[in-house]
Amino acid sequence: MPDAPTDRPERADAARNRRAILRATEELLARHRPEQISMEQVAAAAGVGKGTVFHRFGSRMGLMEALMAERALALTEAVTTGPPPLGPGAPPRERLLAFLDAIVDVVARNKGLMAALGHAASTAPKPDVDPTEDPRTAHPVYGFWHGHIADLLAAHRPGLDAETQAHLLLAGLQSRSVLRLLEQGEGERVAAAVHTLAEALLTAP
Amino acid sequence: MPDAPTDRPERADAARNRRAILRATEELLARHRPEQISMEQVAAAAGVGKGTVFHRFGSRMGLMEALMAERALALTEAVTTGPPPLGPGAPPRERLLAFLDAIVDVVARNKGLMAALGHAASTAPKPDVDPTEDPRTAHPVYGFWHGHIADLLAAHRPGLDAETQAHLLLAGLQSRSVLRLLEQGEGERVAAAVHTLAEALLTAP
DNA sequence: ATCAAACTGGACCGCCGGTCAAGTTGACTC
DNA sequence: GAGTCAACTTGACCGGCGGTCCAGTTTGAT
Repeated sequence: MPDAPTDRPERADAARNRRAILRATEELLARHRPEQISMEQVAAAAGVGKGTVFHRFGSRMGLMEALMAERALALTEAVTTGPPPLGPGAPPRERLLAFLDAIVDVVARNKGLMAALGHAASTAPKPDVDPTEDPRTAHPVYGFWHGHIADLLAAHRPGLDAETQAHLLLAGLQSRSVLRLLEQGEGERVAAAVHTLAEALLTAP
Repeated sequence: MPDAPTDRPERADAARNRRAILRATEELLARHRPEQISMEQVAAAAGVGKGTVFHRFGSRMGLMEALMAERALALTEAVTTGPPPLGPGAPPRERLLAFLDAIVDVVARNKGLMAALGHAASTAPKPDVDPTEDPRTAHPVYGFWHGHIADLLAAHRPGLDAETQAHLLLAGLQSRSVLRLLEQGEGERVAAAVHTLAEALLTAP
């Protein structure tokens, strides 16, 4: 629905600024360590005021999430509507292995962003609202990945605690150590290890 | 070497304050979310000046590491000099499973601290010094755990990329999602899942 | 009693995430 | 083209934090 005249899509300058901010964030992320990128820097690099950044993305966390969602979009589409083995149609085992490979790939190409995301849960502006917050609300991309893995695991081996196993498999990609391996160009090694681990889980009793 | 008269062990008041600071940190960690505990609060709760905290521990990260090392000491000793299956003597497979159980236990009893540790790599005071920093230097407790797991894995299944697999197995314990499971009292579930995963890895091709 | 080194504490610095009120601009109507 | 108004932009501002610094205090050996 590109042209819906009634429901206020987005003003032209707003869209331009949103893109500029995301681009600037990408660029900073590529050049500097994520924890030393400030929102002021992002704003300056994008050529907008700091207030604009917060107006558009709400918080540091929101900005990182938006960027991550953009980066993960292709994978999301490949999984939901693309051809096998990633998309629907292939047997769960092959879909899972292909999906894990794809995730390692996305993460490897966005290590800085992953690190920044893991680092963005600071200085909570929320007054309270925190009875161990909802797993699905936090970080939509993670929610989608986790749900997909859990579904495939459950389909292939019903006896498993698929939810927890999915968390364990995904955990590697948030871990500092593994992110560091990826930074050192050991992406293939990590992919192979994840592969081995998943296959073991799918095969063994 | 508890009494070495020549090498300046530690002054009495310094030792007293160090303990007070660690105690205060524990207490704050137990009552508040880790990301909203400031060093000033720690100092105030310990009844010392902020300067003292930084003098003793160098930085937020150093404080958290020291506390973690203290909490992990019992496990370290059990592994190096205790009775099987944790200590030396049992076959690698049993040692590994016992060790993983023990780690989940330690982590479950120190979730706040784990979260704080993961969160402490901010505002790096280092001027530069950062060609993808040394894996072993960062967080001694992690280094020990990782090394032990890798050794046991390698002993039981020489074909494996034990280093990477050890990182993947440990990653779960730094992940927000799994930490949240532990907070919700699902410790047994996590332990069982880790167990299953490790057994699969040890058993399968 | 003396003294140097170790230790202490809190004022101070620079910076950061986030807010807000006032001004600006784009889109739509007539 | 003029008018209208809500969406949007902005940067000064706020509270607070991590970390530094050094004048003053304490310790323990001599």
